[in-house]
Amino acid sequence: MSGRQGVAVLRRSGSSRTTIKQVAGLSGVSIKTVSRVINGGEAVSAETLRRVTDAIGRLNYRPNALARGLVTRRSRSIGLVIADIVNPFFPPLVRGVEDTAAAQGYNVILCDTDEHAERERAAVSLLLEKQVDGLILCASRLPASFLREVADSGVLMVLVNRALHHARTASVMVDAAEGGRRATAHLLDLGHRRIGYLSGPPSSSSNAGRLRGYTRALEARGIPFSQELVAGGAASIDAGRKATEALMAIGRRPPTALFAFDDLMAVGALEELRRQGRRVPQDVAVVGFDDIEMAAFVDPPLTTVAQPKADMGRLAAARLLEMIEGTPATGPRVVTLTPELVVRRSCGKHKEAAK
Amino acid sequence: MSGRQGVAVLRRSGSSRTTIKQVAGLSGVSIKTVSRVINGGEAVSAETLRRVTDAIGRLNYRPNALARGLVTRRSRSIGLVIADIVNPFFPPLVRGVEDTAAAQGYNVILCDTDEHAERERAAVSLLLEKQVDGLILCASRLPASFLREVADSGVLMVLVNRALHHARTASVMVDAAEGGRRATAHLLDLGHRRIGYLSGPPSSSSNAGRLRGYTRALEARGIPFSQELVAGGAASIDAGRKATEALMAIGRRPPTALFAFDDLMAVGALEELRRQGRRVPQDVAVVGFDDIEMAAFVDPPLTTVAQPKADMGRLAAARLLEMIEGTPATGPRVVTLTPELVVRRSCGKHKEAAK
DNA sequence: CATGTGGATGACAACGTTGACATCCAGCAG
DNA sequence: CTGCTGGATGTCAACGTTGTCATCCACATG
Repeated sequence: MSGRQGVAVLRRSGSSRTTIKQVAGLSGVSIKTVSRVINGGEAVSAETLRRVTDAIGRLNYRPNALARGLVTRRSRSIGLVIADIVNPFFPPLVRGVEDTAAAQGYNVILCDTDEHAERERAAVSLLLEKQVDGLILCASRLPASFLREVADSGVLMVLVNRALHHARTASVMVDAAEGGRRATAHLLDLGHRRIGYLSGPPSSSSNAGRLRGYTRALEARGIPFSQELVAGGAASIDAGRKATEALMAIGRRPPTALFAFDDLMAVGALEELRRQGRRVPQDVAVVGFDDIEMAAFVDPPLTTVAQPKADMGRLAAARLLEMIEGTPATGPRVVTLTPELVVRRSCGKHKEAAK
Repeated sequence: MSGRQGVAVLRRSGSSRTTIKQVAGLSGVSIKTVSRVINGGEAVSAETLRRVTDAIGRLNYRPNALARGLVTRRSRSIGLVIADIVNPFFPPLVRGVEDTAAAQGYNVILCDTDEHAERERAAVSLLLEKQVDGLILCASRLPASFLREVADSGVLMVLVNRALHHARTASVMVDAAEGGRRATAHLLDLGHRRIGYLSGPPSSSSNAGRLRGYTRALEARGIPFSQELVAGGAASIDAGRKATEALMAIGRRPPTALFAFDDLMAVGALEELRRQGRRVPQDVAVVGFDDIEMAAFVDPPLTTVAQPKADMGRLAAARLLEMIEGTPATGPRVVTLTPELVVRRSCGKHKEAAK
């Protein structure tokens, strides 16, 4: 009676995990031989293999990755740092990373930062303590000096939508400026001349790029950039709503078209315009960025600049794994993808141009 | 020249990570004292504290979590297994888990299964090898016998939307049947009598529950369940489209309302109905399930049964951490939340009822 | 003055695995 | 028969921490 209780207590949580030693005992070989069986590659006699495999099954043994990692100095985990998994831009990217990693036996440790540099720094620290074999940082907010320091200390990194010149760092980028240019040029082609920009987080280099493309497209047609037509500050539906409200309140000549930092903001714009009784695209045209799944289903379906999100994730992971495994690189250290404009129904000819 | 190269080669990837021993050397104390400083709690003289802290900073030392985990038998990581991060149901849940875990210094290792039991089993195995302190399994497809075996071996688990009677396992559930009942009753109240069900993955217990609620609501009004009005088989927009096509093709009397397993399928239904030139809600009413973000923005905005996704994630993580840390449980081992019907515009009075 | 007492520190053995190296034996060439 | 080769196995020391148990010292107590 009390004996049974004793066992129950002993086993509380961790229970006595079975170790390689027990497997060795049961199969009558040394732990090294068990290790050989587990890892394969080294020669083991058929009979021994059978006995060990059998014992492993019987004991339901699982190698301890911590111990293994300690001696091999490899954890077979990678760290993935993103702003916010709830932002629909990220899930396909995460999925791309996960699939690629899992296919090679790696795990992904995920961290959200909410766009805060401080949380990002903490995440990187924690991940390094966990001895991840490499890091994928999306739209990092961290100063280049910090990133360089991390890379200098021997950490392998792939940056998404950010560049850093360093031997141990690669990048997967989408040409934000070109995307911004295309979106804006499309609106200009439709006759719009007063085009507002719904700005994302100011700390974001993607935001800077998209804004640059917007400005360039404007200037290429001889239209000067006007700060008055820029509002916003965060990548969310609500921020889009508010920024739209601000821009449409410009007394004399409110914009006839809006280019949003991302689709969430564009959806916010759609909402706000509807609330104001303005029709899209007849009264105001809207273009987004990212092509999140929702973009095709809102009312009206959103014209937007598509980023190949899953591909970006896959590419980033593949490159990182190459670096980790020491496979000779199969491509340049910085891959830049060009985003495509997806035309749906949220843009139309501007009334004045139609004359 | 060649010397420099030599160093570069030596440092290749892992570089010489700094260890507690080096910190001890630089600060002139034993490694144990450094350990005390790192972990706090034990008394250390002010002077020693200063010197050690200083050395840690100078060497940019980071404790090795693998080594620590090996001796403490705790990894401060938890495993989170979900079907597919791209399904918008999951991100808020993941976020809830992540936030709660991060707040207590835990990391989350994420695995997608694509609803395949086999991939789920592999994920659980891998996570256990990584010595996670606990597991959160969402809508597990694994046989109860397997789960029980895992739990028996000492693993702490929290199941989301699945029950398992076991001392080391807790559950966070949403009452799927009640949700299905409410959705269906709402349609019945509006006068609909031919209500189709767009079925999700057959292996899903949530699907079974929602279907049960649908059947019950029907029968409570004396309407017999008809297999003919059920179609589908996967939780995706495309599956929703196809299932809708199938149901609307029922020659004599196609349904006047559709209740979808989830919002993705409902969105597919909206698409298909639009394609067929049927108006929603005038010709066909549609109700979804989950209340994903997109639901409020599609055309027309979707009436749906809301699951408190982030709360579910937070609850699950909080419960798991309690179990890990051995804090006396603050609530029942099975929490069941009741989903709420969110009425938007995709349902309307049925024409015949309006007479 | 002898004796606790408790704060600050260190030595050393784990933790579970793999890598380097040693050993053993059978078979085969000379 | 000798000596080699190489396949199959084992021994032992890492890996970087923390826990257990000393040790040492200063200071208060009786």
